[in-house]
Amino acid sequence: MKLPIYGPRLRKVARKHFGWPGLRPGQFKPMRAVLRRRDALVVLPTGAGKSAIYQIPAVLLPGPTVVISPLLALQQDQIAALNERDDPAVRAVRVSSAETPHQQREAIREIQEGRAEFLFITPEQLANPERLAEVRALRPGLVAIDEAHCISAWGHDFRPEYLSLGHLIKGLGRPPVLALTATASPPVREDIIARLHLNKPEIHVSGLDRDNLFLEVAYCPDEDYRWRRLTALLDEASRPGIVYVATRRGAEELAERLTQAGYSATFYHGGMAGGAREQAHEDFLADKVDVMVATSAFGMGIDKPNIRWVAHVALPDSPDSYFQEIGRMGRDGEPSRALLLWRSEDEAIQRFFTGGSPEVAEIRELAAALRAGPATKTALKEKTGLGPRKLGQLLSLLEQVGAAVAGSGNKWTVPVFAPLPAAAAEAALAEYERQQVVQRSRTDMMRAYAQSNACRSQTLLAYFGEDLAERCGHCDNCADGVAEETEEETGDEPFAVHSTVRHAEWGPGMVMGYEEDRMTVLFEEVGYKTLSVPVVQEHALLVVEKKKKK
DNA sequence: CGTGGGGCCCATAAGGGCCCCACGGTGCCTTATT
Repeated sequence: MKLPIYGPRLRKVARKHFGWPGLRPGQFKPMRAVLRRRDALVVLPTGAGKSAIYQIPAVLLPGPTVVISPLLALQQDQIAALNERDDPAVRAVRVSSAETPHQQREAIREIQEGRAEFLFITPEQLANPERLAEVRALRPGLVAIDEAHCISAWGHDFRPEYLSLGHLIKGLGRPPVLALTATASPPVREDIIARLHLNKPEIHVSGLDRDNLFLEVAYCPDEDYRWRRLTALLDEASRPGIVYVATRRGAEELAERLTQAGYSATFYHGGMAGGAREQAHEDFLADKVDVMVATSAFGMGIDKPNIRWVAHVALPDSPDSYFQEIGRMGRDGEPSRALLLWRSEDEAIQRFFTGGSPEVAEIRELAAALRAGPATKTALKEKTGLGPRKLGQLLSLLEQVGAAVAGSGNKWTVPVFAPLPAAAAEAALAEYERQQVVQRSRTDMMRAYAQSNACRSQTLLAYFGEDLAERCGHCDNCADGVAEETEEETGDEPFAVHSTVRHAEWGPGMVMGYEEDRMTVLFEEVGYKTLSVPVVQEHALLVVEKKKKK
């Protein structure tokens, strides 16, 4: 039997159609999975050539490639990069609200006639049944989900269409699916796989430990101290860099203060008018400004190789977000610094953001309204008086507890064995609260990272389910020798890292790591918990769990 | 949950202290109006 040889073909396409001399580490295996028409999930940090993983195989596979990507600005950049080649084999088009109906028709026609290979689109577009049918008719050979962590980060409330991607891809005729992201902790991976309905996906994780990044944390008792630490960094480090803050106003005020103090700074957040926002982004990319003060709006798809440091004047909501944000620096491989300047007060705003619960009554009313027969979101909105975002959120919760299902013609119905409205509302609320608890536990893990005396890279990578055998040597705790002492203090490890255990109250969970006499366990129902190893042993709190049944 | 701004109090006047309240992230999309 002749085995297909993929390497030479992939390298040839890389050279001929993209002008790349060869493949980079971490690219080959997932590309091979795509060519074998396997579903795959790829976790590869920024700058390691994630896009190439779908772009190169796409040229070899029959049919166009649908690229699902979250931000129009990001799509724009990616399309421009592809079209620079002026090669129909890699030409990209887009269908979005930024195109006129005429432009949209033309884009579809280009794909139909083989004049373009890549169709960039948002989940929201695909949620429109007419659009879905139109794209299905193109007979795509591959679906690539860029920034796949958005499914988990945004799908549950902010952009609910992300949660429907599994159904939508089925509606496209279910070609192979490739999900790509720079970060995904184990529960996020599970979420992506479940939501996209990936079929026995190959999972490729690589390059999480980036040794040109120096990780430091400083606890700041007050704002004054924090300001001094920040300006000290600005004075020492080369430019440019990013300062992350928690609020829009905070971004504007800090940029102003830095400017007053003589630094070249500007700000960026989601509340700015389109033009100003674009301008700030461009100025930073073109090195016209040294310091970008921004909320989490700034970052995805920032393709700038020479970012020398990332400072947080805030506590990020999770290690997931933190890793994303610091991952944007040092793409050129040069030394870069991540400095987390945090105060315990910073946690308040994160708690606020993950606060608030829907009312049982409104969920019940929605569940009851669904029983009146298939209805579109618009019809449900009128019937229940819920706002569009709230409606999307509640529908997705009801879907998750089996009390709602998206049917044909964009209409929602009740599945055959659905619980009654009262029970459905209770279950939906419980599901919502479970998600909140898990999210809060992520913030707990972020604080644990900030307070850790162990090697920062080991701590962070353990969170992502990766085992770093040696201390990294590129973090503050390694540099001051604290990490070494901490490692010595770590005694018994009664359960293997990554083994599954069970707690009487919290159910099954996975051991993520040990530090000093504490252990971190990720529970399916309650998220991350830090437990004292002596207490666990003394009271036999955890038992080894048999293989998970699915 | 914490911060910051507005308003009030006191009463040598000015500014310090106090309470109360609003506010706080991430982006698609559509539609009406200039």
